[in-house]
Amino acid sequence: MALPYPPPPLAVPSSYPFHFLPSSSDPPYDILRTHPSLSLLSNCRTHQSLRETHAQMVKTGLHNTNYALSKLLELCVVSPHFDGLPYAVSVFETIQEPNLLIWNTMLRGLASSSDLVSALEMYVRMVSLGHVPNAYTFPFLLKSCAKSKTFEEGRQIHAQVMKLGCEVDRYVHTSLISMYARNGRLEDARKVFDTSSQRDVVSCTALITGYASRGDVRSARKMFDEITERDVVSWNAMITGYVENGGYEEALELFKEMMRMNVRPDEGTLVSVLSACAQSGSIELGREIHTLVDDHHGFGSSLKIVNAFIGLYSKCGDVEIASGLFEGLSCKDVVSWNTLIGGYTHMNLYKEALLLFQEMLRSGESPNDVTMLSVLPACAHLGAIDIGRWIHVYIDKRLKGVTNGSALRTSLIDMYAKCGDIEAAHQVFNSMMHKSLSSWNAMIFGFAMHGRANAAFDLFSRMRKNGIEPDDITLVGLLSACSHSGLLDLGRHIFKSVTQDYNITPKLEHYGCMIDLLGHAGLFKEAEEIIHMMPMEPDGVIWCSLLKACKMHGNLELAESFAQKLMEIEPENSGSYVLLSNIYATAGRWEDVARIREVLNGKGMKKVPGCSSIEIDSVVHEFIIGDKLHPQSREIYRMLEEMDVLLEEAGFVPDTSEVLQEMEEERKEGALRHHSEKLAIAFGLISTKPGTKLTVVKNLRVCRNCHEATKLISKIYNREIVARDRTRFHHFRDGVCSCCDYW
DNA sequence: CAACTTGTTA
Repeated sequence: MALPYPPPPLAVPSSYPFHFLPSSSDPPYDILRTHPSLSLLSNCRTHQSLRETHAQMVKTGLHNTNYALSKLLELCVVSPHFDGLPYAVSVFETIQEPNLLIWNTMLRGLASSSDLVSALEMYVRMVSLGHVPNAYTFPFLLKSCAKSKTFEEGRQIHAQVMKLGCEVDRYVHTSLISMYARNGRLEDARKVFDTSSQRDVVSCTALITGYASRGDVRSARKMFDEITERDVVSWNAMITGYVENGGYEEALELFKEMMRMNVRPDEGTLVSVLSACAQSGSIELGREIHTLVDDHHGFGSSLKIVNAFIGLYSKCGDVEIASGLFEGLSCKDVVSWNTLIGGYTHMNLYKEALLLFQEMLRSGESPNDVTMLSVLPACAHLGAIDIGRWIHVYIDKRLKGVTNGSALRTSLIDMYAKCGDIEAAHQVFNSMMHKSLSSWNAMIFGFAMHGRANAAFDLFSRMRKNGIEPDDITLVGLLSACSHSGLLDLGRHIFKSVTQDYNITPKLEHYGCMIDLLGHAGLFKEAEEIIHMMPMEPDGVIWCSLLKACKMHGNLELAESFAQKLMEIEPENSGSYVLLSNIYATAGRWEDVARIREVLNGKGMKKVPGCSSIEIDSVVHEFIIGDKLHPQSREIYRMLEEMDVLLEEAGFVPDTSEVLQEMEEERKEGALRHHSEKLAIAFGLISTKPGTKLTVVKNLRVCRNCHEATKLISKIYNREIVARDRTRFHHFRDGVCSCCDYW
């Protein structure tokens, strides 16, 4: 997976090759309107044909008329066939005296590109050149504000609207409502709504959307019921409103009611309903709609609907069909790419997601904020920090001022933290102007994961000083910080304050952290008291953490009962069997080990293989235990031998008790030596310059043995080694680990 | 010219 790094220089919009004479006044309108070159414009479906038609215009002198130019720009800006905005901008910059229509057209283009800063700059430029905005100007500008969720700018635009008396315009009025509604300012939206006696469907629909996105489905429904003449879009808005709030049943019910009332569904309806199916897992209804669409409505060629189907199948587990639909598209748009990438991420197919992302870049499609929001979690899971850094640079350069700036940065924090670079995560966090609660949470979790409980708590007090109320997730973050660092008393204190100080009902995760802390400390009684006290059933994670605690404290009896529970809840999870068998092995009870192994084999369950990966030069290399598949396998094993010699010289004695099977000591050592993380480290050592930090990601937890070995390796080779296991990070440096052997 | 489709943190 090689990405150009550092990212290629940004492509400057191709500069326009012609010189323009200052445009005086346009020739008579009738001549222009019927000019053959202009009728060619509407047939342009590609960038190339657009350029050709533009050349024609230059030949015939049309390029010196504002009328023809406005038509050209309009086409660039609204064409669904290609992204003509960069071309529009470069043409625009050459126009000597753009008229209001041209300014408005540019604003129209920028409004749909979700680049608020450019739109505002364009508006300021226009006004400072003495142009007076009209009723066509504001809807575009307000749409920009609505899309980028910037209420302050929106309010200033509102003031301008009032100054010019434009608020009586129907379109401006609706745009204002929509802007406030989309910013979550429903009271302001409602105020604007009430200033007019005209209750047109469009305004009502804007309010429905606003109420719904705030989670107030009841007000949305009330609004919906008040509309006397519903059109398709208002039905769609209500359906979408239900979908957004998890009311899939209601959404599908409303869809059926709509069909009964003979309202013909349009593209938007199907997209909303399919999204409801995708998110609720109603693959059956989705398939029905698929048949319906294919048979009657002739929507088969609609890109939006095909995209919706890709979303449906990829989220409901039929990735094959989804990618088939995707491949079958002759013309993919950015949403098609995003949907499938998001589907892969949703199905935990992270490698596929990254590969598709790279294919997207090669295809020339420009990723947007949504793309990055789907790709970054994949990087985070795989530890693909080079790609993550590339994306970071891309965001800073290309996605400046974009709608989801805060969400993007939060996702970056998470990516850096999970890829082992907690400093980079912290830097992103500190650079954020508007920190959302999610960004604070992501940072707290990052510190917790890295065993830096102090930093997590410092951050929490900083957050409180900033007047931000923590939510349930914040407190899970703090508790997990305690549990990763073994801070039992602090954990108890926080756990109490969840209900007492913050008035939050503890969820399973809060109990889980507390139980983990108690188990770790060997306080099994107290842990079991919590289990009895909590209002819900413990999940597999809780039993598993108790089982691990039993292993630490050598409590065989309890281990058996916890393992029993775990097997009841998650009979498919081979991990519980392996863990229990390891506990028996530690106690030397080999008959029990053999018995467990038989059960495992009998059920046809496979042990989840330990898998470690390391990213070298933007390529993620994966290793499984004893794996010889890597092209440089021979060098890797030679390195392993060298490492073992040096380890032995340093006095390292492998602890062989954790191996699943009972076998001769020598073979056991062999199996341990080839644990996947060691292969990854060996590969890292031979593939990087001396002194380079190595970062390894493992799907399971590190075993004691590898942990000890890695500590020594960091000293022997003078390398900082960062290892992420299933739950947390270990920073090995100079023979010690940041976890202080507590994990 | 406005209202309805892709998405992030635990």
